[in-house]
Amino acid sequence: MTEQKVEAVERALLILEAFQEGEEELPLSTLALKTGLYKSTILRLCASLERFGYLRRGENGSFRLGPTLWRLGSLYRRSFDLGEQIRPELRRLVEATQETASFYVREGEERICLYRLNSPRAVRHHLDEGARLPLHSGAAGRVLLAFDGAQDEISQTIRGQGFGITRGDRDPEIAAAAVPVLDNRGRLRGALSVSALLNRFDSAAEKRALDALQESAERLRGALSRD
Amino acid sequence: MTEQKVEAVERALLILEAFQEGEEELPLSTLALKTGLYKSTILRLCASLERFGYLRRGENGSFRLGPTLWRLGSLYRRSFDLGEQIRPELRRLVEATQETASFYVREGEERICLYRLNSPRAVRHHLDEGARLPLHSGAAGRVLLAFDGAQDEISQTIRGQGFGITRGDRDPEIAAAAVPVLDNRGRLRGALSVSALLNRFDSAAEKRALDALQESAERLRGALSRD
DNA sequence: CCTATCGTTCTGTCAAGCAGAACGATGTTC
DNA sequence: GAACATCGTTCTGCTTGACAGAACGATAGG
Repeated sequence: MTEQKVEAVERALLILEAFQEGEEELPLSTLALKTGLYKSTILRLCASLERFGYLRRGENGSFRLGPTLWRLGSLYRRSFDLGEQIRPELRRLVEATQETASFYVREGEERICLYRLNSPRAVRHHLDEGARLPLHSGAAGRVLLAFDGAQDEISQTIRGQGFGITRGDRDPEIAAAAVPVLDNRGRLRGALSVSALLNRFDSAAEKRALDALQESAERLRGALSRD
Repeated sequence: MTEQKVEAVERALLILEAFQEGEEELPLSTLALKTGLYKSTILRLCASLERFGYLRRGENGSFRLGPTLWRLGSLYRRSFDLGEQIRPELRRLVEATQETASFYVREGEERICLYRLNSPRAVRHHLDEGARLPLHSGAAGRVLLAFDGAQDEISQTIRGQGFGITRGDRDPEIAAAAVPVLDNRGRLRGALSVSALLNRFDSAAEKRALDALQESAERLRGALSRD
């Protein structure tokens, strides 16, 4: 069938898409510029978005994202039923490796960063929770593919060794190691990864990362159950 | 002026409102029941929501919340520009008190829980990030009001003593202590709180919570700057 | 004072969106 | 195995929701 849609809804969502990192507030005219919508259209759409808490309007007329997004976003993350053990494991990983640690889940052909703890070092691979990244690149992406049934040669290798390591795959300056997180029934729940600048990821660092990752995944396996 | 709205947009947002804790997936017929919308209407609206990543559709036709909510929700939280110091302070608070620690911000006449770390105890005041709570009750709500300009007598008392304590205010079985978090310019950025079951919040526990809260707020004051 | 730009209001036009029936598929009960 | 119930899907006539975009008042800048 022909792809259905509701134009007005997509216009409203276009407005929400206009907000990006570092742009906390957007005035009406900037929204018009970014979305290509008429100001009168934006005002109508924003009235509805505001009523449901997706936007807030300041006294100066500027718009910013509203708390409903945080509420539903948190609900989304909790829908993965991961309990409260992920973050302590990320902390252990950061302590063991001094690098950034993250947890991803697969969503279609993307991976979503649900949890992350950045390295305390000033020069680091910075990453934000909420980030959407490709599945077919980066250690975590490849691990998610491999443990979710992919049959290509790389996936078979990753499954065989139980982890993935990439250097300069998704980002030319970043190296990463990742392991799958399975629950007590052996089902894939996500991927843990440690990422670092390439020049810091020598073989000793690699071993340290893998050891820590595997220990964390093992503990998580015990903690994650689905009745 | 008359309140503007876009009906189709509000219908779409109604669909997103249908999702609640513990209901990861909702089939079409349940959405129809919960929203009062016709199934054909829901399918059209959901096609647009899905296209923008607000919903995912499983192979069995059931809907669940999508990753865009997590991405925008994370963006919303980061728009408060709180850096990465909140969570370590929450951890310190939980370690010092063995109770649940949270951080709230004010949004209009509500407070939003941006960060929380639940107590490790089995019997505890459980709370989820993303929760929206009233401003006029609970220690954290009263502290936010007091340090954001409220002139009533309770607010003046709280400002004078620099913290708020409630027992059985919002929830009859819960006690809470809260302090304001100000930045290095003295502006209110949020409220830190510790909450516990009433019967565990004797005067020794109260003192322990307040001491830990004030230390955390002091460290956060040094860490939060806004140029 | 003039000009530019912002946000706000208004309304005629038209096609977007809805209601809701009909249908096929699947599951349940007897 | 048949009948029934419930699910999700498709289709279309009709109504009104939503838009485009002009006009306006307020504010800022030169």
